[in-house]
Amino acid sequence: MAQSRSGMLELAVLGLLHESPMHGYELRKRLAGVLGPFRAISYGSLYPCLKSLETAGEIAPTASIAAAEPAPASRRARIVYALTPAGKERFATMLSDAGPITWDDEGFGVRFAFFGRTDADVRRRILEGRRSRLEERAALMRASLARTRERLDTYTLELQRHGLESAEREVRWIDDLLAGESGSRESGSSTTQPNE
Amino acid sequence: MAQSRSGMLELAVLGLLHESPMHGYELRKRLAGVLGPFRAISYGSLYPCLKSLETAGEIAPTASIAAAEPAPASRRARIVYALTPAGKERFATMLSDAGPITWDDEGFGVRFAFFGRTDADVRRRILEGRRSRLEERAALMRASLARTRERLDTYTLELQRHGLESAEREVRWIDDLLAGESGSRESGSSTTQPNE
DNA sequence: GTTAGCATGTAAGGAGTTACATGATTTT
DNA sequence: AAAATCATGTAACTCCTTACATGCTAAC
Repeated sequence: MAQSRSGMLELAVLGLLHESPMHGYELRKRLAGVLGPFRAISYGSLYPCLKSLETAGEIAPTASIAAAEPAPASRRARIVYALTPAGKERFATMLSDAGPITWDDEGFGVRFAFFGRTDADVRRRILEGRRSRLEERAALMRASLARTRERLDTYTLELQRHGLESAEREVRWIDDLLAGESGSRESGSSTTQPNE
Repeated sequence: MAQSRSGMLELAVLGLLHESPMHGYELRKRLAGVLGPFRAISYGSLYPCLKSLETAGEIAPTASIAAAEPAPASRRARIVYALTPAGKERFATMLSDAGPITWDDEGFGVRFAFFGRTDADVRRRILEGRRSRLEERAALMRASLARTRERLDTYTLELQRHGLESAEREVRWIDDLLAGESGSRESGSSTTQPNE
């Protein structure tokens, strides 16, 4: 029905609004922290996405008349959105299915950003999925490096060497995280830590 | 004039055809090696790009009647493209201007893949540009880690720690490359190594 | 003779960007 | 009152993908 629905932006928006209601302008700034310090989203992407989420009934504008506001009187219109029950449900659903988009660099980063609210077993699945994806990459690069006789100049070789090392390092990092997961058992959904 | 002209795909195609004439199907396979082992381009992107390069007069189909062919008689049509003089010029131009797109992950990888044919001074500029881009990132992440009191949960913290480490490692890698560049002075354009 | 792999293409659409248009509020 | 910053939005365009349509050759 709605227009620009899919992918990571939607998940990121729902995730941030899950923490607290916000308007678009602020959302964009916070989004940079979720999608990576670099890689900020543009308003031309964000506002249509908000519209579409509103149409879908997953978020709704609040009058912003709430308490806890330091009484800034009235700036401009400033539409503060909050998650609806349907939106909360959808966020939970998205968090619990560890789809294949979850393994790539972009997707993993976003999913990881909301690990605090993700169930321990889903966390495991995502980490393991990411791990095997990295192993795949590493295997490809190892194979490519093995048949060195291929006319690979020094630079291509160096790039692959560095790429392989990076992948191997990330695998070890994930292994550490997985080890940590086994150690302290926290659900993440029930044991929500204070977040504001 | 033409339709899908710009960006890395075009550069990658010109670069590969600079090595030897090829048809689209094979080009796609080799492209995977340039854009990264993962991240293969689709035909829906590649063929329109070839058409547009042909229209622009930068590549031209050859009859494929050349020697060196193991005489596979005639498969299907199979359009073998080669760089025209204009195409060679354009490739050289693209290689020599170290535009800002060159610094991001994607662009750097492609540019790096053709370092063998890039002039030493342009190589330096690209490496230094990439380096400062990475330092920027690292600085952002260091700053974010410094104000740890921010409600960052364990996972976000871990992600930033790992990200910072990766960036720092790549900086060191680039420093090594730059050191190597100072050591052995090769032009890359004139001292073309055997490539087929 | 049918399946598998080589080979070329097109149409529709998804996910994002830039550039523009608008307007309120705060600071200088 | 001008400039900066906060704030929302739209239109056009880019670059890429998926899904489809076509056809040729080799192997089973």
